[in-house]
Amino acid sequence: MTESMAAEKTESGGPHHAYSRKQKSLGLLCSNFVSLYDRDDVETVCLDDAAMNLGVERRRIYDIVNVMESVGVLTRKAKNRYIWIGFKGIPGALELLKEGAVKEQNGSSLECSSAKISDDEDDDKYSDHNDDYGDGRLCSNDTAGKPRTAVERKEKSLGQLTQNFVKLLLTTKADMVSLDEAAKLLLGDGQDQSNMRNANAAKVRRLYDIANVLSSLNLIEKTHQSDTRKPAFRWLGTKARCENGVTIALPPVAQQVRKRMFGTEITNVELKRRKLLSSIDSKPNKAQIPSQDLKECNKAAQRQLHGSKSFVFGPFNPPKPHKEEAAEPKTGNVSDFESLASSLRPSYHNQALHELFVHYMEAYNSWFAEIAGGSSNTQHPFKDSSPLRHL
DNA sequence: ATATCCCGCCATTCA
DNA sequence: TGAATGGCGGGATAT
Repeated sequence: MTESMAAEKTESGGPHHAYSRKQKSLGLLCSNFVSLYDRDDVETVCLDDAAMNLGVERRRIYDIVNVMESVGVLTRKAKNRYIWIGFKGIPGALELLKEGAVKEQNGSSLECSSAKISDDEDDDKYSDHNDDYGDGRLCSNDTAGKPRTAVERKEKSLGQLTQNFVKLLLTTKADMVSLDEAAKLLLGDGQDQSNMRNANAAKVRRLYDIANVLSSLNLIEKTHQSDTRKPAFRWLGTKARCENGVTIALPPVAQQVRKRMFGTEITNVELKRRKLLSSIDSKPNKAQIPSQDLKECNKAAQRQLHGSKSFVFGPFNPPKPHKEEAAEPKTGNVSDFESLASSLRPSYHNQALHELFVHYMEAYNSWFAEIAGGSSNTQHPFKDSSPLRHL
C-alpha cells in the first residue's frame, strides 16, 4: 500500500520533493507533451519516445493522446506512431464535431435516449466492417458476462467520451457545465436507476481526465457555478491562441524550455514571448512591461505551473527498457540528451530552465544506471547531475 | 467527508 | 503469440 510513493532515493541528502499528485497530472503531462512536439519541424510522434522523454508510463501517453486526437491535434498513423497536426487542427475537428452534434439533435426529435454516438469523425482507419453479426461467437445474450463488441468498446472509449463532451459544450446554451451533469447527459441517460449511480461515477472519473487535458490545451476552463459552489467547466474555444495567424500553444513557459533545449529557431511571436517571459523571474521591475501581454503571459504560466515555482516532471521512470526499440531513424532518445547537453549554454537566466535541465540530467543518470544493470559506477556522460560542470 | 483522479491490472486488439 | 492499446475502478491525495 502506497509503496508507489516510496521511491525517491534520497541518497546524499538532496532537498527531495515529497510525492505530489499535481506533478503527475494528465494536464501537466499534456502541457509537457505539447511543448515537446509543437514545433514546425515535427510531423510524427513516436509514443515510445514520448513516454521516455516525458518520463511517464506508456499508459498515460495513451490517455492524453486519445483525447488530443479527438480534438484534432493528432492523428494515428500506425502502431506506436501518430502524426502531429498541432493546434491548427483543432478548428477543423471542432467544426466536424459541431456539425455532427447538430445533426444528431435533429435526428432524434426528443432528446430521448438511444441514437447518438454516431461515430462521426473522419477516421475510418478502424473500419472493422467484419461485423460479428452473423458470426457464431456473438453470444449477445446480455445476461452473461460482457463480451463487449468492438462497437461497444469504442462507445466507452476516452476518445468518444471526449468528443461527446466537447459536443455538449459546443451546443449547450449554458456557458458552463459541471461534470456531474455532463456525465448524466452523455451516453445512457434516463432509465436503469440501478447501477446508473456507479456507471455515472465511473464516467465522471473519465471526465476528470478529459477535462484536465482539455484545459491544458486551453479549450476549456474550470470555474464555479455562480449559484452553487459546484465546480464546472466553461468552453473557451480556440480564441486567444492565435497571433498573426500563427497558432501556438498558449502556455509559453514549457514552450520556451523546449526551444532552448532543442535549439530550435524562434519565430517572431516566440521572440516576443521570450522577451516577456524573461522578465518574469526578474521581479524587481515588471511594471514596465506591456501590461496586457505580460499579464496574459503570467497568467498562462501561473496556470500551467499550478502556482508552483517551476516546470515539473514526474519521477523519471522509463517503463522497462522496452526491448530493442524498433530501429528509430529519428533522432534517438539518448542522443537527445547528449545533443541537449552540448547545445546548452551555461547561462540560465530562467530558473525554470535550469531546474528542468537538472531534472533531465538526474533522470538520465538514473535511467542510465538502471540500463547499465545495477553496476552503479559505469561511467556515463553526466555523472554528477550538475549541468554546469559538464560544459 | 467529498471531490479529484493517479495508477496499474488485465481484457482486447493488432501485427 | 507477444506486443500494443486502453477499459476500468480501487484507493490515495486534495479540499
